[in-house]
Amino acid sequence: MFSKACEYGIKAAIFIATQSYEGKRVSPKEIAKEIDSPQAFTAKILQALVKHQVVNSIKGAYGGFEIERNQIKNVKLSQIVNAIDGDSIYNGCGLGLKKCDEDHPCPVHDKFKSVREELKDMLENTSLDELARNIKSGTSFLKI
Amino acid sequence: MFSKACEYGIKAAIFIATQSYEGKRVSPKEIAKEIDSPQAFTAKILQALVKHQVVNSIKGAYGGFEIERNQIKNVKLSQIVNAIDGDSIYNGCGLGLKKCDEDHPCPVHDKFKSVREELKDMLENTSLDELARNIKSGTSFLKI
DNA sequence: TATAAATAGGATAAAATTATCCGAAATAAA
DNA sequence: TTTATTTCGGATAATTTTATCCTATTTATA
Repeated sequence: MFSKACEYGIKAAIFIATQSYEGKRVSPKEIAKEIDSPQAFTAKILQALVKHQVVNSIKGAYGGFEIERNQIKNVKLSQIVNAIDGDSIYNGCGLGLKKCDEDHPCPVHDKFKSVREELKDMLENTSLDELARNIKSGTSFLKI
Repeated sequence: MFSKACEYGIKAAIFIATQSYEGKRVSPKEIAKEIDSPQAFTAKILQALVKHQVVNSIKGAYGGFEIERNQIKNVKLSQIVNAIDGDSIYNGCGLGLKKCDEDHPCPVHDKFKSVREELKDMLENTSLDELARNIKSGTSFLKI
C-alpha cells in the first residue's frame, strides 16, 4: 500500500507529535528506536517531512524535530503520504495506465473508484493529533 | 497499490479471457503487445499464474495460454493478486507492524479497516468475465 | 569565541523489484 | 521421426527502493 519510507514517515510524525505535546524535541535516534526503523534512513525521510513543512527541525545544540503544538491537529495523514509517496495511491490508475479516466477507463477503474475515494477521504480527514492521542493513551502502538 | 508484476498479471489474464471466449490461445508476445508490457517479464508472470491455476498453458506447437471458457466467470481478481503479490494488501498492517490486530493495533488500524475490507470485497467479488466483457465491448481499455 | 551537539546532504552500498536472454523440454504436425 | 513452435526455468542485468556512512553546516551554551 505505502512504501516503507512512507510507513516510517507516518510513524515518525506520530511520535514527534506525542513528544511535542510535552514540549520535547526528538532526534532521529530516539525516533528510530521508538518506531523500530533504520536510523539513517529515517533521518532522510525526516528531511522530506521538513521540506514539505509537516514537521519542523531545529538545528544545532538542543535542537531536534518538533511540530508546533497548536498545529498538530491541522496536520493530516494525506500531507505525510503526499510528501513521501506522492498522490498516485489515490489519484493514479490501479493498473498503471498513463491515461485512465471516465472517458478511457482501465478495466478496474469503476471497481476501484469507491476504494480510492474512501482511502483519500480517510487520509484527508485523519489528523495527527487523533493518532498521537491514541498512542499516548496506549490505545494503539508504533511497533512490534 | 499493486506491484508492476501484478498490474501486468491482471491485464494479461483479462486479455487471455477475451481470446479464450473465441477459442484462441495466445502467446506472451501477443499478450505483451496487447497490454503494453515487457514480453519476457510478462512470460514470467504468466508462469506464476499457471502455477496458481489461474490460467492454463499448453506447451509446444500450437500451444499458448488460455482459460477454460466456463471457468472465466469463476476466476476472481483476488486470485490473481494473491498469486503475484500475496494477500498483504488487505491482510497486512498498513504501517508494516508484524503484529497488528484488535488487541494490538497500529495507529491507523481502525481507520484502515473499512478501506481494506472494501478492497478485499471488491477483489473477491470481481470476476474475470465481467472485466473481459467490458474490454470486448470497448467500455474499458488495457493500455495507453 | 570555542566547543559540543544537532540536522543537512552527498556518496555509496545492499536488497528488492523489474526486465532480458538463452538453452531445455514439450508437443503438434509434416 | 524430424522439424518447427511454444512454454519452462535458470542466469544475469538494470533499475528502484531501502539503508548506511561520513563530512559540512548550524546553533546554543560555557
